[in-house]
Amino acid sequence: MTGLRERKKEATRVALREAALRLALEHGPANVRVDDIAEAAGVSPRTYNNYFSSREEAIVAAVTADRESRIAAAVTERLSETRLAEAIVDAITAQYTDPGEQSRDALLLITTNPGLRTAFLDAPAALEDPLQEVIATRVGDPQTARVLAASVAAAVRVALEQWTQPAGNGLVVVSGSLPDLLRRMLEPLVPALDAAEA
Amino acid sequence: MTGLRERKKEATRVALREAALRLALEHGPANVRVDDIAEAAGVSPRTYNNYFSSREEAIVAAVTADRESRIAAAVTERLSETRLAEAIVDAITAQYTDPGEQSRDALLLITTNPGLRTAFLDAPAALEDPLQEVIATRVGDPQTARVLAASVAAAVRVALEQWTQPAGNGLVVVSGSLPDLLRRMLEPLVPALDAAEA
DNA sequence: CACGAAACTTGCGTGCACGCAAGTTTGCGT
DNA sequence: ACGCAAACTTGCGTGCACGCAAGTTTCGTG
Repeated sequence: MTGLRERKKEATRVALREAALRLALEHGPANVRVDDIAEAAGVSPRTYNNYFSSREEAIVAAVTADRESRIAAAVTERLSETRLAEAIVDAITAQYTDPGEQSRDALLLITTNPGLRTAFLDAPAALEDPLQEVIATRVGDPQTARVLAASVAAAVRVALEQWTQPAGNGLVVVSGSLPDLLRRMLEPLVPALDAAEA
Repeated sequence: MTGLRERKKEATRVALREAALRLALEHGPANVRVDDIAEAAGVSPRTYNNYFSSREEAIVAAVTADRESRIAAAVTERLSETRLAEAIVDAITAQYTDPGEQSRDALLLITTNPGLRTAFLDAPAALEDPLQEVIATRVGDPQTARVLAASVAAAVRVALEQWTQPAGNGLVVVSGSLPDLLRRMLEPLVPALDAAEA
C-alpha cells in the first residue's frame, strides 16, 4: 500500500516535470527560470532542487518518465524465454519505441537545445544499477555484471547521441528509426554478453 | 613549432591546476574558492572558467594530467604488435600504473571528498574520442568503434569507482592493485573487441 | 613594419545549486 | 486519541557557471 506521503511526493514530481515541459514549449527553454517552474507547480524554488538537480532535468524527465526502470523489468520478463543478449536488446528497443508521440515537439525542443540534449543523453546512465542486478542473475561475477551493464548503458547513450545529432556535419548522416539504431549499437556488445552468460 | 600563444595557454592551465591542488591540500577542498585558485595562478576568476568548467576539475586535472590522451598513443604503438583487445588492456593498465606517487596524498584527498571523487570518475570519459579513432583503424564500421570505445571508457570508470570506493559497506571489499582491477574490469569486453576485429 | 583579424582576458550581471537551520506535515506505536 | 520521531518544505546565504561586450595580445600578411 502507498501512503499519503508517497503519493504527495510523486504528485509534486509529476507537477514539476509537466510544468517544466509546458513552460519550455510555450516560451522557449531559455526563457524559463526554475522559479517559474516552481511557481507553476505550487512549490518553493528550493523544493524544486529537492526533486531535480538541474533546470534541464525536469524537462527531460517529462519525456523520459521512468523509462529506465521499466527497461529493467522488461529484461527480467524476457529473460525467462531467451538468452541474456536477446532479452536486453529486445527490452531496450521495445521501451524506446516512440509511443503515440504527443512528445514529438518535446523531442524537437530537446534536440535543438544543447543543454537539454546533454541532460537527455545523461538519462540512460540510470540504466546501470537496475540492469546490473538483472544481469547478475545470469552471470556469476557481480563485477562482470557491472561492467556489462555500464557498457550497455553507454551503447544506448551513443545511439541517442546519433539519433539527436545536429545534422549537416558534412559527413554521413546516420538516421534510421531509433529502434534500428539501438539494435545496431548494441550488436557489438552481444559477443561479450554471450561469453559472460556461458 | 609552438607559438607564444599556445605556450602561454598551457602555462596558465598548468598554473591553475597546480595552484588548485596545492591549495586544496593545504586548506582542505571545502575551504578553497575558485577565486583563491585564480588569484594564486595570477588570472581573473572569469578566466578560470575558460579553462575548467568546475571547481573540482582543476584539482583532478593536477593528478590526471593528460593521461587520457597518452593512452590513445600507447594503444596505437602496441597495436602494431598485437591484437586490439590486448593492445587496449596493456596500454590502459600501463598508463594507470601509479608512478612515483607524489600524488598519494592527492589521491587520498580525492577519494575522501564526494565532489572530487565524482569529477575524478568523470575523467575517463575523455578516452572515448581518441580511443574511437584508434579502434576505427582496426574495425571497419565507425559506429562499432564508437560503441566499443564508449564501453572501454565505461569499464575504466567502473574500475576507478571500485578502487576509490568508500570502504566499509558491509560487503566484500574489492581492493587489489589498480592495474589488476582494470584488467579484471576490461576482461568481459575482450570477446566484443575480438569479434569486431575479426 | 604596420595593420587588421582572430584569439584570449576580463568585469559585469544573472540565474542556478545546495548546505543549513527552522518550521510543518505525516506516520506509527502505545 | 495522543504525542513523538522522522520525513519533507521553505527561506536564507554563499559560491559557482557562464553569456555578453569591451579591452588587450598575438599572429600572419602585404
